[in-house]
Amino acid sequence: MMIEDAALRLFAEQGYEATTVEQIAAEVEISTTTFFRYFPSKADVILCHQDANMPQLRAAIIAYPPGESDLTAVEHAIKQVWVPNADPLHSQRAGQAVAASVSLRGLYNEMSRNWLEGIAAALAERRGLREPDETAIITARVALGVFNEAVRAWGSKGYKAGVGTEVDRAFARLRQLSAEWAN
Amino acid sequence: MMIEDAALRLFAEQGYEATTVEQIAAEVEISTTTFFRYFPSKADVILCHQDANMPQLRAAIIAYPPGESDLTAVEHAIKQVWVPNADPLHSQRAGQAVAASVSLRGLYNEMSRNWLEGIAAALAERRGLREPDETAIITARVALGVFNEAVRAWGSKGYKAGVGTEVDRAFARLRQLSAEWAN
DNA sequence: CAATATATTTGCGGTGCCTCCCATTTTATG
DNA sequence: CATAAAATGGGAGGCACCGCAAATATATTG
Repeated sequence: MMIEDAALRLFAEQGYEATTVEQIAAEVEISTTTFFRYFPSKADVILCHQDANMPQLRAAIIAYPPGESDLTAVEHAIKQVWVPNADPLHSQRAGQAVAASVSLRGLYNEMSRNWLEGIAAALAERRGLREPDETAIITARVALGVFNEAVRAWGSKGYKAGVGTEVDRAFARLRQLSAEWAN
Repeated sequence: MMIEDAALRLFAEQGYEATTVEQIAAEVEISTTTFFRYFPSKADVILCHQDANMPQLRAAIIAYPPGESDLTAVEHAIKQVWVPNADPLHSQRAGQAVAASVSLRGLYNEMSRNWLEGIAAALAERRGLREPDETAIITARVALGVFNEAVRAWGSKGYKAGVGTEVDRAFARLRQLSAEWAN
């Protein structure tokens, strides 16, 4: 979409907060009214992208063989669905913008919350539950936390190489720590 | 503070979004300008509270005997510092408001991020590191996730009884799951 | 007590995000 | 070509928030 491209470019050039909706609209020669018809908010230009992966992610979790642990199911789903779809350039721009803007972080975390609920629900479904129990929720929270750390680490290395490596490392570290935590 | 009381009351009565700063200011007979002198933003009326616990939390983590695991140190610090200071009424009002408002959730998560960094830094310091390594960050993420789940569970039970019980349960569940995850 | 220095508070204008409504243009359809 | 449907634009307005300069209260002196 043209609006998205122009917006991301302006954000990269002059920062997210410093870019007004009016500027973005002018760049694509539309009115601000039309802008808000396509994106519910300025922040959504950056973030609405991510939600697209949720259905596949859910499906991958549900379809994962029930013999394995919940955590493994989530890890596998992320590697199968999210990792291949991750675009370094877009991730970098979005990552920078999110890091620099409070309100963007707000929306980003809002999205994470949706993921949390989606993952927890998928885990529940995988085990034949109506709604997520404590185990599902905690697993989802931990998995998401580890995943976020992997993305952060990826970013701190300049978004080079694949995210897959970072995801692998983060989950491996979690499993290693788990041995310490288990009672 | 009077402003805070009036604001929380209005939020509870008519919702967070539906309450304007002007109303709050009028209630305490000050101007909106003065309101923003005391609180950097409308959302901060609800959230600025929590940050007060951070220094003690950090101290408790650092002081915890190094023989125990990082996770235990965080768990103990939360139970020692946060749990006794938790006010059910305030938690309930704040919880409701946060659940109902996107922008409040934004600020709330922003706060969580500060906690994450604070806890990770404290864990690093406890082990004599300059800055947090992957282990510290992942532990902090997991611990915060579990803690948030405990607070959520507390809320879903009407903020009755102590949070302590919920915190205990959530961490116990994590340790149980850890046995499954360990490789 | 009076005069002066110092905070604190206030009003006001302005910006930016975002919403609602209605008129107008464009596009698709028969 | 006419008619319906969809996309667009403009304008008014609300709210959070900022910056500034005036006004008010408070404290400190002579």
